[in-house]
Amino acid sequence: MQIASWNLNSLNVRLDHVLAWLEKNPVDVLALQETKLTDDRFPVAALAEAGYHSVFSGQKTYNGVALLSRAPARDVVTALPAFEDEQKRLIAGSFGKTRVIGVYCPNGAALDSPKYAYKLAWFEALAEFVRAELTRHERVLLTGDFNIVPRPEDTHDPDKWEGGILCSPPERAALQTLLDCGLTDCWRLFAEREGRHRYTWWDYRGGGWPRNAGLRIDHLLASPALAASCSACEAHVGERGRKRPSDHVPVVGTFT
DNA sequence: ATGGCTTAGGTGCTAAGA
Repeated sequence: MQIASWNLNSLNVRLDHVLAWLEKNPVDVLALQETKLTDDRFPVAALAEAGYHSVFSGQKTYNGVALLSRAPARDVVTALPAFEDEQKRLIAGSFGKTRVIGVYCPNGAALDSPKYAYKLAWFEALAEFVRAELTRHERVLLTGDFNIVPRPEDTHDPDKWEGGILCSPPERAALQTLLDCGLTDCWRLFAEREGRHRYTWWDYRGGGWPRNAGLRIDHLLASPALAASCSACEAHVGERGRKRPSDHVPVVGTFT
């Protein structure tokens, strides 16, 4: 079974990219983030023609998440319980024996921003939800754009990023809280990557891609039973070099 | 090299991203 995550930065702009990628990479489940469209505009028919079911939770202009899948999703959840939020950032569904939770975690903007406080509160609510899901399901994958860099070596320039937004100790603690629920960062199950293969995002600005000024912020976090069956976890960095790319690339986990 | 892009909404610019 293959499960992937991709922050598209607009599904409307990137629909052709998704269809082309799925044709070459017929994963079982693809979690999407930043679809940036309301549910009435979701391209259900085009994806169905490509052999994929869709469930989604979107809004105008910002955020928006979806799960595309070969088999239809069961027991779909589209919000964090007990967390009032107008922003569409979470969607969960079951596929066979596997529970997939797709997330577009808040960016935080800056350490002194109200958005940073919102980010940390959102992660607390996410951890509560994940704990509950882990009591109900043995095979759980929490995946998406976390907007947190796990370690200094997951940035192209630790001197520039360490301590700042995406790399601050409270954000790292929020990620660690999720791992402490019993989740494993699938990326870390395999050898360190070289060059572009170390990252999942490159800034549009300042030649981020040609300079390989990247970050690893898109993750697959697996429960013990699922992590034990993980045989690969790779970023499809070639997508970043295509015409009119998203700033994030797909990250694919293979589970036996 | 915190931007020098890219997106949506709306039609000239702002907000937001990471």
